[in-house]
Amino acid sequence: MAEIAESLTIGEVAARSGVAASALRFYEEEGLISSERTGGNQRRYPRAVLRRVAVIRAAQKIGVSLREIRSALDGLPSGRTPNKAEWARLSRGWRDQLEERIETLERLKESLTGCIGCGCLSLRTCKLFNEGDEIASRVDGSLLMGKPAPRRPSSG
Amino acid sequence: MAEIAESLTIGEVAARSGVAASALRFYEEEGLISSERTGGNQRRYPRAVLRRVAVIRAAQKIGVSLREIRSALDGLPSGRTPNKAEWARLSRGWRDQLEERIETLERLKESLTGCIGCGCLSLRTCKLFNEGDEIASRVDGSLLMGKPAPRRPSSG
DNA sequence: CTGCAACTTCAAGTATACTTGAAGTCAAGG
DNA sequence: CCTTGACTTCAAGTATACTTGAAGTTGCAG
Repeated sequence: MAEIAESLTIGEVAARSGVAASALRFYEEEGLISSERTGGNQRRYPRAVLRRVAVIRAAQKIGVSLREIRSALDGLPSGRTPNKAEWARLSRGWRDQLEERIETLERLKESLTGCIGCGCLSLRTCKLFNEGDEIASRVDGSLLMGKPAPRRPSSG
Repeated sequence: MAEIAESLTIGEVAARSGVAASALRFYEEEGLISSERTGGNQRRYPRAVLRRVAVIRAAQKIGVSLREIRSALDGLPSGRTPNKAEWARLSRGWRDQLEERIETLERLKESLTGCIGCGCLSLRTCKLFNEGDEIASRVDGSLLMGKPAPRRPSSG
């Protein structure tokens, strides 16, 4: 174990980032991170991969899918740490997504709160049940909870 | 097509609830709804199933998993519409869950907002990256986004 | 009674995000 | 050199929430 390595093995990245090696290989397959190989075909990562992985995990916490993260990351340099402007653009976009998500949930909460006392036993008057569809269709495009989008069959 | 049917076919329930017949069969397999059968083995649903399905969909929008919905619904009568008290208990519980979820996302948003200007290029000082773990572990038990809980391998 | 849409079951597929296992190779200490 | 842990690939498994397809049956209008 080198004290200050210029490149990291997958195990080292796993240990430092807290992300399993299998997940790192998966991220690489998915084009989220990249590595060089040794003569013996083992991965070696630049230190910048640590931040990239941290960004990936942070975005996931926010609810961004790997696909979306990859798109966002495609605009960033893979070999070096993103600069302030690059990071600002990324984080602003994700913050906005997060904001929308939160607002959707807030609306849902209000409906549900209203529902608690409303008797709610008439489907026709319940906000949650009736405005729900409206909310759902609005959410459809932006994916509410990583929930598998309810694609209905061809009959639509 | 009967004008006022006392029991509904799966197709009728699908049409009225907006939920695909395949999903209804799935819900039944999973114990979320139930049906009687005709002599010819076809499903016939009581009208109360419509509300039950509506409740299921509403809960899903909130981010409750089918497993949790089933648990909650197990406390309700399947043959009749839940009464006010029953519904209040259910909706209060889900609202509280939703509230927690929203709060987690709010914390995340604040971290991210702080991150936008922070330069964030030091992993050591970034709230999102560092408090993130703390948040993550708090979230771990309550499931943030329906995200597959990051079970790490035995090396932990 | 016939014909067809709607129903039935069961297995397999889809998407996301990984993990696990098998079988084999590499790197480095002793 | 040898051992051993870390690494490699690839296929298959896990969990959630369904959909799709195949092959066969039912219900009801005509």
